[in-house]
Amino acid sequence: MQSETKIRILDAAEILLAKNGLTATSMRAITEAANVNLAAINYHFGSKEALIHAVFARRLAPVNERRLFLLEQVLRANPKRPKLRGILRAFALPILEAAFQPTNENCPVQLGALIIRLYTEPAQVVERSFNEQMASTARRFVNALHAALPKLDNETLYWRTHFCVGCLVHTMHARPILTAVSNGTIHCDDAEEALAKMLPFLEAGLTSASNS
Amino acid sequence: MQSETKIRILDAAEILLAKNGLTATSMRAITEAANVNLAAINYHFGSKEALIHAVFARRLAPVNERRLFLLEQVLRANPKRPKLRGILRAFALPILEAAFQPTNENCPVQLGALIIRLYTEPAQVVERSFNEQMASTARRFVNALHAALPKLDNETLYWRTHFCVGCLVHTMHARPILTAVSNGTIHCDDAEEALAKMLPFLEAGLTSASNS
DNA sequence: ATTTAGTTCAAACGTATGTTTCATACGAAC
DNA sequence: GTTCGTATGAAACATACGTTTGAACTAAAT
Repeated sequence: MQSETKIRILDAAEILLAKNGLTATSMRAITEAANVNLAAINYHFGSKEALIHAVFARRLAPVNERRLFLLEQVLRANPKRPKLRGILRAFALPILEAAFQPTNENCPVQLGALIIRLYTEPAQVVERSFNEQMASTARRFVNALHAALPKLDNETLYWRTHFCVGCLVHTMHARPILTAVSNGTIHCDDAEEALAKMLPFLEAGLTSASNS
Repeated sequence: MQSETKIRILDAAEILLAKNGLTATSMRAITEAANVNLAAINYHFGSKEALIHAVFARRLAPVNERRLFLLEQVLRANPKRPKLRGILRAFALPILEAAFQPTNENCPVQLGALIIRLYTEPAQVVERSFNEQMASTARRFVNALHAALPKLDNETLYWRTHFCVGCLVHTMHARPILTAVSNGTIHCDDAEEALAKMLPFLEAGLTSASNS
């Protein structure tokens, strides 16, 4: 069973790691925010790096489980030619919901700001987390997209998948910028709303003629 | 006139800042890589933060100048209804070229890894850099897109602009991931090639029906 | 009541950080 | 040749870092 101290550390850590970055967040800041002793991180997790790994795993594992569950439903409905919209939805919805979940004691952080650390922090710190949590899921979705878009050559497919991930990641972590650029008119805080804006954009991009 | 020491510091700093992040890069690491004395950064720039600001300004100022120059050409050609493709090209090409410029002594860093720091590092460190270098340029382009896509409501326009920025930023800084996910088949190292893949995707996304 | 395993605590460890100091070296101007 | 503003150098400043230690505490088991 998870001790309460362990959970308090994870909760405090993910907020600070998301807000300030991995290297800029000190163990003293985490333990003070969690109201636990400084030594508790090393006692319960072994090291700062192991704590970071645990923070990512706790949030990303259920997201990717749900992604693959939804993907399987889409594939089962149309095994030969799965529906593009369904694949995109299966990929985006779980992580958007997790990212936009309102702050509370069970999910005290906006996930987007945490995810982006996987792409930007010094490789060695997050490589293990990224490979364990993201790589295999990504491959499954690329295969599904290939089945849904059989006319697309592999190279273009990879490029466009990459663009889709870019839209998704940027939307999750850079929402304040969307608000700022729109002069405060847009406050994005609902996963379904973001999805409704995103899916037509991605689907049109994926299906457009590749040489236009 | 820029002293040679100052330039050596800027060159070394941007490589390390891009690779390891802002807070994880120490002044000792920078000055050792630049072969200058530790005190040189504080002497020439005043502080580590001022150096970071100078690093961003040196690379982003010319990029945004060129963006606005290209945009003006596009607007002058069709003032009432500027061409969408031209606007997107004016926005993406200068920064992609800068990002994909091969390593040499004049541009020793891949810009993409540096840019992403503007979006991810603790706000207070980069806020000034972001506002000075990016905000006004972004507004000019949103206005141009509005002229090119008059049927699009403001909210959808802002969302889709946001998606475009996401594609662009992610493509610049996460190229290794594109290579990895494609099992090494794609090595993206040419701005025109990336642009050729990206523009149809973005244009189709921007012009798609907003309620499909 | 005593033992025991698990947990928390204050304090210290050694190292690294950004910054400052002050002496020295360099070149051009007079 | 001396002076003077600029630049560099080695060393120290105070602070912060991740980690380790060993004693104190807790609560269930004997």
